[in-house]
Amino acid sequence: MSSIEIPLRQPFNLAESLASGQAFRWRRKGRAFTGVVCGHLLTLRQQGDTLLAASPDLPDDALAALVPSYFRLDDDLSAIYEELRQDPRAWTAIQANWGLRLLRQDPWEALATFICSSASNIPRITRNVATLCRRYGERVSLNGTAWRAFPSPGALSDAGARALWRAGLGYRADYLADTARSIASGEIDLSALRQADYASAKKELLRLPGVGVKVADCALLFSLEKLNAFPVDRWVLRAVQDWYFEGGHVTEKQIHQWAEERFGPHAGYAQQYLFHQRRTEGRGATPTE
DNA sequence: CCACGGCCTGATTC
DNA sequence: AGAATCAGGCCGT
Repeated sequence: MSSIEIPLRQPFNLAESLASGQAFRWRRKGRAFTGVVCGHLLTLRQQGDTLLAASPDLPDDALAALVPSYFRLDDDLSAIYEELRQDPRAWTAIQANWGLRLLRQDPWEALATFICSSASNIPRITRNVATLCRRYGERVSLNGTAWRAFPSPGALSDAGARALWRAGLGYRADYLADTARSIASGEIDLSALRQADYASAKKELLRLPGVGVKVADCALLFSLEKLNAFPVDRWVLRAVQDWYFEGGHVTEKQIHQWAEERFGPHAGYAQQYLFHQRRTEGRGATPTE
């Protein structure tokens, strides 16, 4: 068991970041959060400008590398705030959710969970993912509660579509099983997409069943280093319509074009703040309708 | 390129 | 109460 203290020199809000709909496996007990990151059990707690991290199986140095990477502490969030500040709506959302970080997740876990997310809701997604881990994930810790890692592509591929269906995934079971098989067979190398540019990485992901534009953008933003990705889900669609287009009709394609021009290389951060703002405060700033 | 309907499921609404 | 509706979409037409 190792534990470390990480000094926080930038805006950082642990609870906001872990509950912002990017990851679905964190469990809160008081002020502490426990979850599994890249196969390692972690417990985290924020005390002001210090992040306390503990892990039963990682040495100190590995823990000191993993946690800052997961929370993207290498991103200069203050500088990104300054960029986005010129947009009043984005700035409002930032102020209301100060310290919310994008997470750097495992690519397979991010892709798989967002395949599970389609036309679903957070409680159900959380439950589905928990079931998958319980049934097909490798045991992570020996003491106390039996935590499980997110199942590998091979494990879900071997399980098969019928079993995933019985795990409660509904029609997403076929998509997930087929995509797991493609990844397990090496047909597509997710890690390699980290180095690829946004357009070609997205094109690769779109070949996979169950992966459309929105799911691909989530995987690109939350795990594949594409901070310009701007996932458009129902919440973001409504937020952009109401806050930037006076409630008028806008297609998803138009939004992507618009986001690129308006927010540039860090559009993904803008998206995350607008998304979270919309979810937590409703339409808020729109008086009419 | 855009619009539309179907799709597992479960919670909420009318 | 039982039928719509909606939920962090994708896919085929």
